[in-house]
Amino acid sequence: MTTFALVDCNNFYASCEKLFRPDLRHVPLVVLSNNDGCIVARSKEAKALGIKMGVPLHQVKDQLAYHNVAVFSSNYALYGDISNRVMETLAALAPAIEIYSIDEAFLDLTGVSNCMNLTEFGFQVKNTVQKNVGIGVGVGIAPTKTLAKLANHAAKQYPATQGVVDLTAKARQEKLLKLMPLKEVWGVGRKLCTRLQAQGIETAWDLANQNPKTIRQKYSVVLERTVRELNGESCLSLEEIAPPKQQIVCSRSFGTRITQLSDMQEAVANHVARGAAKLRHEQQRCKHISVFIHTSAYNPKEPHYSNHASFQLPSPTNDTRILLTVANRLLKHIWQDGFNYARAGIMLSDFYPKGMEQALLFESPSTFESRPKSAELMQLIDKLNQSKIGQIFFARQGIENNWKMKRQRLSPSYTTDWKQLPWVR
DNA sequence: TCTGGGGTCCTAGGACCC
DNA sequence: TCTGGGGTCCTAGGACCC
Repeated sequence: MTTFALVDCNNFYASCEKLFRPDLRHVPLVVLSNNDGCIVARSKEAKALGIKMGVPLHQVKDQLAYHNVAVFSSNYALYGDISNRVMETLAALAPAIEIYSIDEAFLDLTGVSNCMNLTEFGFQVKNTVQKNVGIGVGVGIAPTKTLAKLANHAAKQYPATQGVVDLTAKARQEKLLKLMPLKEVWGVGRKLCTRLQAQGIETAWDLANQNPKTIRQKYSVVLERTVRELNGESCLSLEEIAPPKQQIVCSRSFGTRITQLSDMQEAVANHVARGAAKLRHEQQRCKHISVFIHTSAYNPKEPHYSNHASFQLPSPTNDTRILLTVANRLLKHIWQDGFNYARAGIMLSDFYPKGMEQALLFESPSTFESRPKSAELMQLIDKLNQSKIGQIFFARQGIENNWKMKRQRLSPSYTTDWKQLPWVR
């Protein structure tokens, strides 16, 4: 029988911020989304104050000030580095690991129970991560991923568990499923929850007792799998190797609204440069690019405009210069004067790994693929930009970037920049 | 005034083929 | 008057996840 563990970091972004600020150890703390827009992470103390996930900052500003809550912009350089440390620690402890998100990993524990008590193993994982990295985690253990998720949720919700729940015993599964509301089940979102509740399905246990075939007919094959997984039948396996990406999206809201085409051209060029660098990092080339722009979705008084345009390249590329040219043309196509734009982005898709592209039948040394030394140049750019020597960029990306996102409360990159190492006095 | 960003998978429906 | 049936591929949109 299969056994999985789900290890999930507690309040991950908030915990990362506290790691280098012992003075904030017991202080309520929140982390903001990009552009300092909404609350995306809360420390335990902040949760206790009733600060909700996802609320816009401006709605709770007074409340935060009143309770002296520490507020941070999101610092992905820091979180990414701490995440790597957690994952390395987990990889050393378990037979196999699937990194599921920045703060979560599934472990394959099949067979581990032959030599060790699973709850004990869970505490070993928890204590090792705490000791090596300083981040608290919860551990849920069960025969399927969906049950492991639920076990993990229980580990966090019930202090008596001390952060580890072993759900391999059938009787414990039943007990927990009956306690868990439907919305806590992995794969049941808001829409499904409403539909299922209309059928009288209220708890995880109710869902587990549905007929899988009927669920497939009325809903989808995805929900059928969920039902089976809740019953201990493993349908989702551990994916140790991340499948190659199928698309790359780069988009941002602006710190201040954009009204001029020239500013928008800069912003889009920056997204393209980031996207192309990601593409090269994945060792892929893309044949499809699209550009989108839109005004704020939240202001009903302002005129609303949203549009996108895309282009199929004659042959796959990861050359920033080509993508910049195409993106700029697409942007001009959809640009309309007279709006306050809130957001723009680009999407790259239709990927071809190196060496897989189809040669052109009527090869013409046109503007597209006649770039000598393209690979060498891109490699050089990436190398420079990854080094700490300095950044180079294309003129179209602009210098001032007045529209740049707000990050007014950014913490230092303690672990990824020599100049920002924390001092111990 | 002020509301994130980046992904995946599945399905339905249309276009097209023979 | 009465106009098939079966298949593939692609895309857009919806749902979900963190």
